[in-house]
Amino acid sequence: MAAPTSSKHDNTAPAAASAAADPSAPTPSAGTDLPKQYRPAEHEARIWDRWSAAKAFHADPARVLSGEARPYCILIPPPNVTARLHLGHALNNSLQDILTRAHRMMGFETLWMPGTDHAGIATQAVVERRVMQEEGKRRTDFQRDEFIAKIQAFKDDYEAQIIDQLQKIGCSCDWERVRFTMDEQCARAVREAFFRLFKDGLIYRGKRLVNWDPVLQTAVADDECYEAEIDGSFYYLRYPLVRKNAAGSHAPVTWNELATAGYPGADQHPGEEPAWVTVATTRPETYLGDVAVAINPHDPRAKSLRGLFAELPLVGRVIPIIEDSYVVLPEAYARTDEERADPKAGMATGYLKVTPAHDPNDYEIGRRHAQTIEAAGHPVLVNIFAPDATVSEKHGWEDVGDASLFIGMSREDARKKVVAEFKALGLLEGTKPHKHSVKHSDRSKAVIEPYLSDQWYVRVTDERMAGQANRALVSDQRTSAGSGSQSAPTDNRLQFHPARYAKTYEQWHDGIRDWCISRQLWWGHRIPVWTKTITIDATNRQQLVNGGDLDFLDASGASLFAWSWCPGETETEESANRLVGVAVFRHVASGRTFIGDATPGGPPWYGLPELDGEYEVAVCVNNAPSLVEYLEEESGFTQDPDVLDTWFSSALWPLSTLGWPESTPLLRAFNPTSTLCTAREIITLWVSRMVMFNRYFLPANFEQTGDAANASTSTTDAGPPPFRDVFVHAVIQDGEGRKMSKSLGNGVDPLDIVESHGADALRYTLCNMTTQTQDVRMPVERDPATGKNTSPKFDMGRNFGNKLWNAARFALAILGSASNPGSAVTRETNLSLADRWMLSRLAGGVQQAEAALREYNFANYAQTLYDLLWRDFCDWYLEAVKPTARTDAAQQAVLAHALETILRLIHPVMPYVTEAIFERVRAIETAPIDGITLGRPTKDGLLTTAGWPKVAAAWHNPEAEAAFDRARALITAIREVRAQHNVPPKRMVTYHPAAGLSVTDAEAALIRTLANVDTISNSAPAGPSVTFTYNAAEHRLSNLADAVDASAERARLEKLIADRNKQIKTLEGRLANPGYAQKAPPAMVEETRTQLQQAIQERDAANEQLAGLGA
RNA sequence: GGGCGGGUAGCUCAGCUGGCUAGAGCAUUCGCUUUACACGCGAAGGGUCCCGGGUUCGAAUCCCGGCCUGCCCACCA
Repeated sequence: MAAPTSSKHDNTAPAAASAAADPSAPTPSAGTDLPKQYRPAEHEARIWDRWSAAKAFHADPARVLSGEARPYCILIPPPNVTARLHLGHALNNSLQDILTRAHRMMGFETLWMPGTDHAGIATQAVVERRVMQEEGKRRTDFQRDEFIAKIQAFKDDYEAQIIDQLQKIGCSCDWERVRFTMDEQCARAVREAFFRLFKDGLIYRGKRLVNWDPVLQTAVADDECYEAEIDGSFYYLRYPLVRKNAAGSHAPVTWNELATAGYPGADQHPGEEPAWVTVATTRPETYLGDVAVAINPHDPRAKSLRGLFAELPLVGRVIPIIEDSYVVLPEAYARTDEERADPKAGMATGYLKVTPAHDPNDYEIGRRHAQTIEAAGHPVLVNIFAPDATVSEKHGWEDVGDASLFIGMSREDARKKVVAEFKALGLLEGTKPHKHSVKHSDRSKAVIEPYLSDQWYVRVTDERMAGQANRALVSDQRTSAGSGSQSAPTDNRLQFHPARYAKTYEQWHDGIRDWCISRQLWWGHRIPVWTKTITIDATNRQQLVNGGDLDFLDASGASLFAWSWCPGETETEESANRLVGVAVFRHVASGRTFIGDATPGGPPWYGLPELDGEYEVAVCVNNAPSLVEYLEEESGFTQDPDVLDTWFSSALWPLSTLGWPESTPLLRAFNPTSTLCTAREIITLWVSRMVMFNRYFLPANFEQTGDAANASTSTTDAGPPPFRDVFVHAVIQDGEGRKMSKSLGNGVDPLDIVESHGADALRYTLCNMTTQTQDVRMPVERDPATGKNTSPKFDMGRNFGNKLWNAARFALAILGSASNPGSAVTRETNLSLADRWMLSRLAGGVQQAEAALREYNFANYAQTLYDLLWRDFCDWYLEAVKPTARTDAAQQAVLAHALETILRLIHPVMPYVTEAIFERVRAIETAPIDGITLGRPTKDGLLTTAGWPKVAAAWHNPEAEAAFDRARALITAIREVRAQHNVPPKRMVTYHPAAGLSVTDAEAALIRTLANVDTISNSAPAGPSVTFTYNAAEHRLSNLADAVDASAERARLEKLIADRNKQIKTLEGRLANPGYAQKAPPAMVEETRTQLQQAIQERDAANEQLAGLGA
């Protein structure tokens, strides 16, 4: 494991021994030799080395499987190897580390699995850009292997940087288990998963419309696109109407005929023959691929057009008029206000050109009307573009006709030319300017072309996928899909925090579409499918049925490769386990196969005995190099050139990192994992898919048996979701609410903060910011000295760490000189009020911290620590015990236990400074305290593996807290008077309690120490004095100064009177309300009366004093 | 178009299963070289809780409407 100081990652090399790592090294006994400031740089690397040497973060599945320890596991969301980590990663990983460290201390066998993601398209694009800049070469100037090697080198570099960053931040991952989504273990899981899905009919190949990037010439996912507003136009194109006659020829249609058929407004076109329909489009060039014109069945014109066709100008294709309710009615025919309000209604003509090969909606319409369209004599899908988005007749367009003049043109040129041609033909009805947003590719910035292309899909619409993903939700987060009065089915096993994100997750599955998993890239997992086109006829059919020349035997004669020409067919368990290859046939000539690929819910069926003609055989191979060799070298098969979508391997992360498909101890011990920490944009892309895959690939009883080998995917009973909790944290923005990004220059490198403030400060500040909202803002400033971005917010974390350091320094100075530990402290021990109060606060603090962590309320956790350490321990407890701590053994025990409890509570968020302090604290010996268990260090004297503090509820002490609060309020009141009168801090004053009020000894001790009072006197002051009001009684201070400053006193009293008057008015108003006394709880009314009485008393007293001053 | 957030002190944020004089950190002002800490200590000032209605004895908190702002998803003839 590498120390954070090293920039190189090496997860196998033993850590260098350092002096500090030796637990037997002499430990300084007191804190007095410590510097006044905690300097992170002096400790972090050294402490990291100690953790490494002790293998403190290494998880042992055996302890879980033997029942010795309960498991706690977090899988890191693997960062992309495209760039160094930013502040968002620092937040994400700090939170994971807090959870990890807390659970490790609580005694769970804790695994935080680290790793990185190959990030397919993103990484390839970054490297392509870099190679272009540095060498002036394109990807295609290299061999595939050559270029992949370049990406690999880039990945190695950034992976090392990322791991270095994570380690310097203090992430307590199991660094001996670093995974990479493309390493051999993950690759094996990918092939296995692909194979099983393929075999089960959940992976299929089909021609589909994808977002095509014509520059990169690859399909890109929706999330790899962005929308940009462009100024375009609506073009209104006329298509002449024709009628087919019996001979198969066609003839123009006249307006007269339409009028006769009842077409409204047909008489508006005298002499304008032949009749036409007008379509509106923003993309006139796609008319070349039109296969129908659609009209809404409720359009009054529809009826009279039945049986008619339109003829595409130049192309000459005769296309049917079809009726589909998808078409928006034009304003004139809208039936309801809602329809009229549709913005499209204003633009629409009521006729929609249908271009299934180039528009996703038209694709769906084409599916619905495939029969009608094909009956008209042409395929449903007419693809008019080459992969570079130039007009081409070579990719699925045959009836070019007179449209050959467009061939070879770019989309943009073709658009102009089409418009010009329509105009020349008198068929351009008009144009209207139109602003609309257009999809662009993130990577190349090119306009996305919906493009017909061969792609691999996962049938996530299957109940076994999306259905089981939703079913995993806990019942109170499951809302949709409950049919009738039935609530939605649920397995009660997956919970989102905050709960609202369950809705995002659920709705995503409700509207999910099949997942396109192929990418035309080089960087990624190759699709494990080998294809070859063969002709099947009567001669070889029987051979194939018998296994034919594809039947492959291993050396022992056992069949390694079995046909499964019916994917989804149930095999026996035995044959399924032996299966290393599965083949699917696709009829090359049949266009219908591509569009209507399956009966709903079922896999495509190809009855082998009926096969006849040219087929593409696709063989999916599962981890069988010998079969690959056979296919490639003896049978002439070639591997699919595409790679898988990055998210395919990410979706397997909970499986692959733990060793699946092997039934490893790690998998059995830690899957399902405990918590997934992530950002919300990834709920659909990643969380959903991990759940689907984990549930699909692990057997239903996995949680009980922990046995992945018995996985049976033929059942609808699903395995466990891969985690119990999904915590979705806020996104960090800059001070203006913008995303942090390189291009905006508002990014902050976490290591810059580690350098300037220390890792603990970074972590604490981020933790403190993590509320339950969606976004948090981090104002960014450029440090003029270093030129690096930073934020003043991190000072808070640094200050907090420093406070802890100094509190410990002080406590150690006291405790280090103690000699007699004394006997155990119990509830019978005579403790000071401050001690009893502190123990009570500790009991409460532990409880609050645990609750905050349990609820993933990180800001509350940080705030609890802050208040406990700074407000309670430092401001009040340490100040209170200063006079007595050196001599009171029981108090020393409380002091030591308080410090150590707080240290342990803070350790998960500030691991370095707490560990550094612990090096000294652990040497302190005091009496034990009954009911406080700190747990002893278990590994090399490290805090990081030491126990989580337990403070018995018996130490919770409301009376002590109330008494302490009273004293504290009085002290604050005295301090206020002192400040008002500019009494020097060191000056000891005399306090005269209000008449009839007795101060307990315990309170008196606190007042003396904390308010610099030397005498508490029940007699009237002899010299000059001031009166102050506290708790509705008048108290006096004397000895403030030689003379009392009357003007300060007057100012103070005037303000007090004003405040009280305001308060009196409010309270009187409340009581004057007749409903209040009647309806509010009596105790509350009583309280209000008391408050009013007190306020009046205090005001009157102040008035009196003011009058006295005036004299 | 559907969904989800946010709008509270100059800034960043708590509080919002209704009821303490609406809080914290930073910033500001005043006073402190108090022997743990000036990355500190003590004190102070600072708020139409976005706007308008409603429910209620009582609203920052609940309901309705509006304005501003951010994110996710879908769609775009």
